[in-house]
Amino acid sequence: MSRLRETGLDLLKIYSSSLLPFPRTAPWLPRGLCTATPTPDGDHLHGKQKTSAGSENVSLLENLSLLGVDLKKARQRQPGVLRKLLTNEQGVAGFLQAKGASRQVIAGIISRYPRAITRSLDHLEQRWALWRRVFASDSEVVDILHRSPESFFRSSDNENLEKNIVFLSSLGFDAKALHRLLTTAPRTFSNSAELNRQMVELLEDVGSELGLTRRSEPTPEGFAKAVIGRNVYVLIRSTRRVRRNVEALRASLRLDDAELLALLQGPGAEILDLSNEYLGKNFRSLREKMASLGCGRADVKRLVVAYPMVLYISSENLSGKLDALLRGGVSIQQVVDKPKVLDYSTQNIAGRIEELQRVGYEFQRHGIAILDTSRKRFDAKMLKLCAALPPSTPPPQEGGG
DNA sequence: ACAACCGGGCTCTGCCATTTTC
DNA sequence: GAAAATGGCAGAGCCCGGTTGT
Repeated sequence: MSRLRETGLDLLKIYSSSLLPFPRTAPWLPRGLCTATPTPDGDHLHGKQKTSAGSENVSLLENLSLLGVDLKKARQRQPGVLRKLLTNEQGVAGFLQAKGASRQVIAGIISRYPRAITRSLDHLEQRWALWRRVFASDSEVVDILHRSPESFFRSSDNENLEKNIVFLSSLGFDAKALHRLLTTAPRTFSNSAELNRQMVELLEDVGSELGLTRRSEPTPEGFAKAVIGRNVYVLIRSTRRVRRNVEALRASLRLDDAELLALLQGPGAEILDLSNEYLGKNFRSLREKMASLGCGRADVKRLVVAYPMVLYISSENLSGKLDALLRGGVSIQQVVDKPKVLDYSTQNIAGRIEELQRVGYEFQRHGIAILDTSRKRFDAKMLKLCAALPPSTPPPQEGGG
């Protein structure tokens, strides 16, 4: 069953709870890159008195400097670590180096999450092995650590980590989905398994409240999985936030159960992790903007249901996009009918409108679908439009001149 | 041939506050 | 009473193209 051998756990406990030295050395490091083993009575460490009340471990600071650690940053982040007498910077650095991390990456990791140097080698090896159950190579794990040292090091509970892997697998995520989940939101790993379970439970409850049952399609479990699959950030948000967003969407759009269900397990999942305030603010400003353009509640609902990501876009950005479209001769009703144009950047939209205007494209006659295509498809279309121009018309110039 | 539909890829940490542990 | 562990927060899009439908 458990891949964590008891002997390993016992050793971990011994190292973390006693003052035994960490056994391994990393030959490539300068000598003395581990704070000295304390003598049984703890006296005269590094020629100075026992650190008490706020004084830092000078030799530890020296070691960290040699590793290239940004002491200022480390001190600001976790000052207590710099006062510790027994640390394992040598072991940790050697371990990471053996996994393929460069000196700069290692320094960055320790600078941003100093507590990393309190982990024992046995602990690290266990934890690494658990991560490797999801990630195919050491370098993938190193990449994540480089990105987010905290995700790997914040918790020292390997048993909990294993529970998480088992739990997430049990939800029915295949290897690829699990990989995506943890690449994108590695903090999920260091959540307590209980916290992750609570979020899944919340989503299942929402599904049940919206009419799903054990025999429905999907089941509440399937619903929870769908939501998480569509928005992997959900698991690193609070249940309170997600619950409030669900309620806010239901209330502000006046959705019935079936509509809300479809929205949440579909594209609406993507906005569930927004902060409650941001979601509310964006909804209000969208409603106002739409109202100023003569659109009512029904139009807003249609737009949001078809394209919930509209609430993800900041109000300023969205305003700019809509203005660019309207200036170019697109009607707001066309945007409501084909909201995915809003997926593209303002710059992209404005640029395409300009190109189209040069060939006399009329949005009112031909629609705006052309704005919602990849660059390749758009260019192909442009070529045809140019070819169809009357010979007297000068060809459109490149580069917006 | 073209439009419409739809999902996928990229990617999200670094800090603060509170609770727990030692 | 400290450090460690843990929960929570703010921040804020864009683009591509395979497949299916007509």
